[in-house]
Amino acid sequence: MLKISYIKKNIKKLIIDLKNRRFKNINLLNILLLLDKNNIKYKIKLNKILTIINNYSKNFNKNINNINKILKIKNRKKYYKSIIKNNNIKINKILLLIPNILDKKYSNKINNNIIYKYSGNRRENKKYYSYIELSKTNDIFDIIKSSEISGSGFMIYHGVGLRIYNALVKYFLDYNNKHGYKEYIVPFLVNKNSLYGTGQLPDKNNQLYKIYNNNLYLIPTGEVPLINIYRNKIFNINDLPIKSQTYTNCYRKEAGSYGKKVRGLNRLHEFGKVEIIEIVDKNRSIIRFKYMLNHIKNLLKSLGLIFRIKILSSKDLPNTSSITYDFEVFSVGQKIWLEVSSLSNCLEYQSNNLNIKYRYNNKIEYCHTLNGSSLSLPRVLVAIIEYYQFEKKIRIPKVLEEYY
RNA sequence: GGAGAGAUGGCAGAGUGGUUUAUCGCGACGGUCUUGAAAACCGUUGAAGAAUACAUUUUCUUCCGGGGGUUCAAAUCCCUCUCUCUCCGCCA
Repeated sequence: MLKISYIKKNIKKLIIDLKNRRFKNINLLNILLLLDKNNIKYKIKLNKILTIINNYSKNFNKNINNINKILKIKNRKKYYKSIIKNNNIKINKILLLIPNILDKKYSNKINNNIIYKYSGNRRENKKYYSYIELSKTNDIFDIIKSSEISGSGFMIYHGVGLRIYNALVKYFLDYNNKHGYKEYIVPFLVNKNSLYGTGQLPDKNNQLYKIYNNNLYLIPTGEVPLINIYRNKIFNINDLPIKSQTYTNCYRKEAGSYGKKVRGLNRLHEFGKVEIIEIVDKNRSIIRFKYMLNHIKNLLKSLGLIFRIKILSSKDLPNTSSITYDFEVFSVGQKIWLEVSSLSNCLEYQSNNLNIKYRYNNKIEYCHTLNGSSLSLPRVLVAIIEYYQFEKKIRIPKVLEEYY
């Protein structure tokens, strides 16, 4: 979340940003400022009372006679404290709902502009079958059995499909590792605090699976545990950027999704994803963001697939993000674009919650956090199966051969 | 699941109701010495909020795992929650 002090300083920009995001309750800002003003008023009153009590205690032996006066004051202390506490609860609730400020690119209107397009490395001009069609003659997956076991939105992989899937995981991890992203295996179940920390709560509450008997949630993305590793950490600026990656399953309810485009492998409740994150100092966050953009772009290029990069319009941005690029591969069999990565710069929004800081010239600043997929598995699998098909058989990209 | 111990600043670690304004140490920063560095010696040392003043001052308050309570006064006593460690039990 944003800090209240930050909001007060940047209130004009924030109002414009919220309008660009089509944020419904801009009035919340007024309530917030009012609560804060009120709170400061009572904090001053409380401070005065505490000073009196402290002074009295210091000279306790000298003035035993005035004790009744102090006892009266103590009641007011309790009263002010409760007001301040209630205000703080209200303020925090509102702060959690206020989205991040926008990158300056959004000062002009942006409507999901495509900023880059790659047309793939093959030109064979033939009929492309969809991955579902191909699965009839190839050993790829079993959606009938998986829905018997778990319902729709789950998948069983086997045969060629499984081998490509595994090869992709290893290739992605290797590729990221070669570029300095340290790999972690992290928990797939996390507590509430972690989700508030990275901003999935309260915003995405209805998309999360909750384990009710012990208050844990299935992670919607590896970003959650991966960034939470660095909670309450103060880095030396020379140790930044921190670069990490993790391969996890991701769990999403996908409430409200329906139709042909979201069937089968296109949209699952449970899917594998390799996630990369960087924790950086604020002066390098733009540069690191560009680096990650290129990193993912080159990874997709190496697979030879048709893909494009979009800058998300301000009204589609996640609350935590100040700027987001989506990477979409083209499914040549279905003739649709599939999102396989989403790269965001969260600035201080997450590190405010998680208390991730760095030391620089004896000053302590909040880090910026960046995250992106590198990459999401089922959709890349679809794109590869369809794009590399040859007479209803499946081939694989060259880069995957050593992993296959 | 049973029993016990614990959580203190960047790290380490004292402190069981009142000079605690949180000791000492390490680290970090500054200085002296030096051609430079090291060593040695000297000094400084966290976070948040507010008032006041403004080329940057003075003052107040809060923070010892989280929350609540007792007291004129709480790191210290009480309640509660979370987490960690040790032993036992159970089980991959």
